[in-house]
Amino acid sequence: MKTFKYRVDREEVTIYFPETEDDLAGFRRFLNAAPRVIGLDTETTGLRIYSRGFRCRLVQFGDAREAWVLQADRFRAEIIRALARPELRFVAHNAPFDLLVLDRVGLASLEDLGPRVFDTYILAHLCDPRTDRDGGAGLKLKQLAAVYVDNDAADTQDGLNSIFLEMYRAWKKTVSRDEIQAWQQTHAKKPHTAYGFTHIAIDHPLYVTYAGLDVVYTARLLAELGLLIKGAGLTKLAQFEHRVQLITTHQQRRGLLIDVEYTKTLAGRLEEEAETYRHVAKGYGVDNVNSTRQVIEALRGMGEVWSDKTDTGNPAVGKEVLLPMADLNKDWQRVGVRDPNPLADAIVRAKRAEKWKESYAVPFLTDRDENDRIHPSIKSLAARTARMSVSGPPLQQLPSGDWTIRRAVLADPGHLIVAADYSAVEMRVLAALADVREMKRLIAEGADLHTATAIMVYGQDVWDAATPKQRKRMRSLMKTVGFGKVYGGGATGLSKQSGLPYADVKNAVDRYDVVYPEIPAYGRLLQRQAAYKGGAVYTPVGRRLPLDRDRAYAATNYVVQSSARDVLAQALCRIDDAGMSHLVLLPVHDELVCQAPAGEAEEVIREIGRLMETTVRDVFIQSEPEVYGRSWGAGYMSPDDRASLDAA
DNA sequence: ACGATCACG
DNA sequence: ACGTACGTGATCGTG
Repeated sequence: MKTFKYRVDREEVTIYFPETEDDLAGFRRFLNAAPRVIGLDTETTGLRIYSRGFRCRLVQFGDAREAWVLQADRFRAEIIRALARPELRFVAHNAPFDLLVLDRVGLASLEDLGPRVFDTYILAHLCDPRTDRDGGAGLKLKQLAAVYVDNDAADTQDGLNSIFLEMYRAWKKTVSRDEIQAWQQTHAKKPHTAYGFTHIAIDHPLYVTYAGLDVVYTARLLAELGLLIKGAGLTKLAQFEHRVQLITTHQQRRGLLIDVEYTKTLAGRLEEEAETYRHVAKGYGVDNVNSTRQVIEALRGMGEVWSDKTDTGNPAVGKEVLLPMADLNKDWQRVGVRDPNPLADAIVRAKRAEKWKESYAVPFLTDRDENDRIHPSIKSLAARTARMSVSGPPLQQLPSGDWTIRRAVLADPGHLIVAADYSAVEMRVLAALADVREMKRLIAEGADLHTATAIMVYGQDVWDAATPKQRKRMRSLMKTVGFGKVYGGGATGLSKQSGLPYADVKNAVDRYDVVYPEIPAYGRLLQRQAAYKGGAVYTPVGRRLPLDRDRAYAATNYVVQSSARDVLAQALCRIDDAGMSHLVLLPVHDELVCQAPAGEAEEVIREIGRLMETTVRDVFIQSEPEVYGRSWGAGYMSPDDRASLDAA
């Protein structure tokens, strides 16, 4: 047996690396010691659990003083036995990853192990949800260990980096160009990291030491954060978040079926489109449509003048600038107010085709498993507001104005994609939390909120005299202003964002505050509370949301966005209670994308929609169920498109 | 590593 | 006193 020593917070810890069956006696003694929560971690060949060739190399167990680093292949039976002991509880940092690894390679099932694993990430997020970039301590193991365990905690990933780089360089000298290219193709992001984690000697002292340290840090973190959670009265919320996370981890394992033939054709078509417009742009001297410098230069050369700036003060050449130059509106339709600039037109089209291909179509194909399913990573507790995030691929961000990308995602055979979304959930939550009298009355009456607001703002007389087109415009403005209120914005930003005249927006915003005076009052209340509660606001479930000093006006948005997220998270639990969790594919902020057997799709989504519905402080949060079709895209097609697809 | 851009709710 | 648009993830170019 190899052993390694390391100091953590001035105490010596021992890392054991068994090499023979006899070496496992100490490991068994370790497990049999006084009942406590045991740190758990895995080292794998990469982060893509469902890709070909993925392997789990090490499984680590540990407490505050010692770690046991077990080779996954050599001691497979021992690991399975340890993880299956029902009296043992474990703690991991970012538990979904390790749970899915162990599940994937057959060392423990998600069903058995999942309910017995704590996650220090969850506890840390409840204490302070900010990443380092966001002005907080951060939520990575190393960052948390430095704050709560040991100032000098090792960055175990970073520490291996130089070794991995060296290994990778050496390897590259021994193999052909083709082999290197093939490796870079499959590991485009960080080829040397991927190479290192796959090939480093399994008994490499630093690899083993760092593998062991991670569980020691995690075990110590649990002790520290556990006390903080208990002291803050957040035990119930922590339990809730663990349950929500386990539900989304099941969704991640289930994944979504990809229509491979369709997606290949789509990727090809997008590439052709991109190439066509890149070619046009080249004719105007833009070799690279993604180079802002080239684009600015070429457009100026054509005599275009614009004043839009980026946050850093540079000239902006996003689609807000380019579409008007191409005489196109937000829906990409000709406006007819100027001669379209052919370069601006080519750039927006080339960039959109590239974006759709590289961010969506290609990842659908490369990330899929042997059953053509993608398994996006779902972080159930991600944003500062606790909103969920989905990555790899980013399924919460697929284009919604066009069905072609979503068409690539299919329901399982014999099933249909169904979905239910909340109607204006953030407005309803705001009405409830700020106790907005008139808004609550309108919701209770079942009125269309934005229409009713327009009537209140403009007056019944004006509304009655208005043409349908004018009414539509007034309703749309109220919707925009409503969002602006939820986001804490003012007339300037709203006018810019919506493209509507400043005077109209300013007038609407002022009237909005008169009609719903509780909203600005609530914002002031939250900011007062934050001032004497350490610069943070608290949601009704007791979640702490730190504010940025210079952006205290965001308080309302934080509380509303966070509470709306909790509405959806609670719905996931009710659906789970009802035994319908296996039908939920993906949460998307205010909707659940599901699948249901084709014969009962209508009833199933109606029931899921019913389970989603709830009340927040006696304000009804309504949902709308819908049957899409064989693909996710079916829900985004015009009736004509859908009909012609059904015919085919 | 960071800014710019673009995709979503 | 005034006014502030909120939260994400992925890709590409640039230094």
